[in-house]
Amino acid sequence: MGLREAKKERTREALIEAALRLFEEKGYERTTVAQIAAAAQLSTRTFFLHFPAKEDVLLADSAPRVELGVAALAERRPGEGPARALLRAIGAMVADASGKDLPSGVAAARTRLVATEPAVQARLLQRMATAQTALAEALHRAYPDELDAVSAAAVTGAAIGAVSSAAVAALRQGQTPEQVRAAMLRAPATAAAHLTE
Amino acid sequence: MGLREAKKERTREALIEAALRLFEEKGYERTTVAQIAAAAQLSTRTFFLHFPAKEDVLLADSAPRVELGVAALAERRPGEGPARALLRAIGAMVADASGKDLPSGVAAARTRLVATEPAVQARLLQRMATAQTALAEALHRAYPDELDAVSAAAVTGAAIGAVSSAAVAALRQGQTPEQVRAAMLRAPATAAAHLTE
DNA sequence: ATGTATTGATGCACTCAATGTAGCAATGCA
DNA sequence: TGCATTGCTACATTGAGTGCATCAATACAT
Repeated sequence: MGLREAKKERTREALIEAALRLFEEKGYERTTVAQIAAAAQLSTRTFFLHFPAKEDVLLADSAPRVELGVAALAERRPGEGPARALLRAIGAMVADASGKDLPSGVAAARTRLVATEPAVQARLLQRMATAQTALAEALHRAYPDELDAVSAAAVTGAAIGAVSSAAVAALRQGQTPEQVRAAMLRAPATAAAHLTE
Repeated sequence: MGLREAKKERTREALIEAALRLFEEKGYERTTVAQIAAAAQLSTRTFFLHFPAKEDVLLADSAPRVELGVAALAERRPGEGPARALLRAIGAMVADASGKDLPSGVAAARTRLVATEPAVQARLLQRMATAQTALAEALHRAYPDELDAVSAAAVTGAAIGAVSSAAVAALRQGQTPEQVRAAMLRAPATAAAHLTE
């Protein structure tokens, strides 16, 4: 990596760090982008050079995760049905998400902010929606004979809906990250069992 | 209804109508709130007296729909399991949604805008998320012995995820409203069947 | 009917997120 | 060393959204 990219990466991380610190101190709404930039010794304009919107400073690393899932679906294994493939893809994404241990309470702080701030929540939901349609299309491509486009969407929506909804519920109950992860992995089976009865 | 409320309702509808017309003419982004208010012969400030944000002028009537679903769940029928109850609730909400025939292409225009404009989409997703947790909690309350909170969330998330995802997919394929409705009602069963296999 | 309290609409001033543009300076590369 | 790239900056501007004081019409009580 050249010196240029390295510097760019450093300013990006300086912005993220400053933002998280200020959000903790004064709350999300009460922190302005100008203040974040100033705390990182940068101009306001620079912030928007790195992030399309204020919310995105909190959702910095979700794009690559989606490609991981799509890739997992593309690599269709012999004898593996669509459901198993989808669950494997979701499992890979969940593992990737819980794999990166951020320093101390950063992850917790981020979770709290996502849960609390409507603007951040909205942006995350939007990203999940596009990710979901990408996964559904990948699933349809991998199993064109077994699943038409609408069915693929239904299955994908159900699986992801179960997982994310279970995650939120588990988090609300104050469960540990490990318990939350377990609940997410259990969710599709639980949901399917009840829905077919 | 008093004269006061009637007038308020009329200005509200004038705003909605003006907004939809302008959005059609010039596009969502290129229409400002000031222009909407002016077209309805009202002040900009008045717009925000009726809608918390620009997007909400397009999502004017979704709150009551949720209460419909929650009510359907509260009214627990003897011998009816949680899955059936949930599907009944969703069915009621879908029926209510497709029941109100808005004049001519208004519904279509709204669907198109929701599908196209990220800001509107984000707000809708946010509303659906809160609706979903409300439904999950109602389901948990109705069946406290069969479903713990996390399982209730998983089932609800799966069902709603399947329905909405199928709806989006069907709409993308240019299916007729009737076909879309059918796809939505089929979705949970389809998803469950594949996920349990 | 008259006085009083609500309340919907307005104007004004303001904050803040976000964008366009042009310029500067450090880096990469020939 | 010279040239192109590009990350950062300053400045100006738009548009969403809020707080506040005010006006006028409606509701309501006596």
